Amino acid sequence: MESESKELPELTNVDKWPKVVMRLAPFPSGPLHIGNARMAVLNDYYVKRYDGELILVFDDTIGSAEKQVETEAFDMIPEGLDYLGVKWHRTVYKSDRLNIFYKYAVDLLKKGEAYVCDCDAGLWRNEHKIKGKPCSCSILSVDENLSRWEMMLDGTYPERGAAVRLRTGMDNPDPAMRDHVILRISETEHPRVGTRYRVWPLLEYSWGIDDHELGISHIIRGKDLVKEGKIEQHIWCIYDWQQPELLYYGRLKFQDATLSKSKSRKEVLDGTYSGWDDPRTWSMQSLAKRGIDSQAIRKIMLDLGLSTVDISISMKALYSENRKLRDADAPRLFFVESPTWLKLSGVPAETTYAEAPVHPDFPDRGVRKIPLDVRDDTILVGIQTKDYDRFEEGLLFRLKDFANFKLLKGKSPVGQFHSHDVDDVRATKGPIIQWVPKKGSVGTEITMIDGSITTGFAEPSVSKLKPGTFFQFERWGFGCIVESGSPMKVAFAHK
RNA sequence: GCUCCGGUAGUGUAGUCCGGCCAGCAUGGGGGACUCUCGAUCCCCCGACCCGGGUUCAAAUCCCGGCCGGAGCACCA
Repeated sequence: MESESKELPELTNVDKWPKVVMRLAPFPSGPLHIGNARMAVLNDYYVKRYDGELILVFDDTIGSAEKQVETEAFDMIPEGLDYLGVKWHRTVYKSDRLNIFYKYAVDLLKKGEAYVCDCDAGLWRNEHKIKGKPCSCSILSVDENLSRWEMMLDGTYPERGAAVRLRTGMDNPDPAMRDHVILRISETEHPRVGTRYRVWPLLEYSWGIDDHELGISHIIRGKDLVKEGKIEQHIWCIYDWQQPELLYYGRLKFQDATLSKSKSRKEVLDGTYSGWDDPRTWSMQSLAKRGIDSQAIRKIMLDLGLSTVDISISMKALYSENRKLRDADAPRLFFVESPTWLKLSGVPAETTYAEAPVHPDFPDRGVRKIPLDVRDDTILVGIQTKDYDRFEEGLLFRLKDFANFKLLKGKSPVGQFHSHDVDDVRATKGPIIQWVPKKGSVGTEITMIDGSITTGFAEPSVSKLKPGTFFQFERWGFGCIVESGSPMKVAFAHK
């Protein structure tokens, strides 16, 4: 068992099952995003804890106009799970199981537990569901229902022309529980099975059958699915199946990010986002690209526990965890955003490079050399305009790990060499800032979290680092190299 | 409107079933030490039991009544 995070409560009735079997049921409309990670991590946690089995079930029923199956998701979701360290034992596609759902549909019709309703959906809602009055379809004979069922399958009924309703009771006090539709007609083409089927199950029905068929013992999911759970229980009761344990957690929102798969899908398709790994999608792919350690995500998700309250957390918590995990391994670098070029004069002629530690906490990792091209006692270096602007004329400041200079703002920005000793600048409480030499620095493009690009220059030693390297730009923030070269491309991680 | 769920510092969470150690932890904010970063590390501080009754020697915890918040009520998932 991984020693991650706090101890979550025990699962109930574990001993009543041969083993703990749980499932991940993402709808394949896009990659997993950070909100989906909670579902994946919680299920994975418990399966590992009880040495059980985890099944990845693509919930790829036909969906709707707003929720469409995205073919790429069949690959991107497993990729995201791998990143998260989620281990699953087998993969199942709902779209391969239509015959099972049909078999039970016929059986339910024969038992009188369901009926085929050809009422208009809107009319039924207003005249029957809200008022709690059954419609005339509900008193049909079994034979009539079966023949209507055939008409659904063979195309006699058009889309929305008829649907199968589960007889949960029109007198149920909960309006959500009144004779819900469990199968309906859709002629939308499915990316995996094409137009082979025109009758598709709804989530609650397919799971009512499949949770049993797949031997699921425990289900953990969002509380937006409690109604679906009740409908499942109704089905389990009809067949007298052992009831899986149901566990719900509340909605998770992020204060500093809006998560919407459908919006992301639109922006990715029309090119507003750079792809499914654009930081604005908050996909697992995008977080990996930024150098977020998946253990940080796991820790955050597990710390939330199984509370049913809706919560709103800040990404700062995630970043804090990531820093804890990765700071020690992140080499330090200088990066100057929109530089002001300073002409430094009086630089000792023998100066050829500056040395800065790779990591201040680990001197044994050595130093990075920053070459200095001194000509006629002068050299050109860049400092952040942001720094330059707030500095006053005559200020003694230090170029970190190099030397101290006195600032002379004039027609052109100039720095006059003062000394090498850090203590000189400490004595005057002067600022110590990062810098880059004009010669040899690498043009850098940083993709920020909002998708915008920040440009600047990174010190020459970055060219030795490989893509995928997680680093810290001193006084600036953490990031990950996406592409080396010029310009070098970097994904911003966090402060 | 109906059904269900829930309210602990700014945020998140532990404790609630089986009342009792100054309500713990993390994050955040503030301050200090250290470091040649605004990072890390170390120390200190700030800050909460929704409200009102009741039971009790003792209530975040049990009971009653309010108030507030959320989810569901699709031929979506």
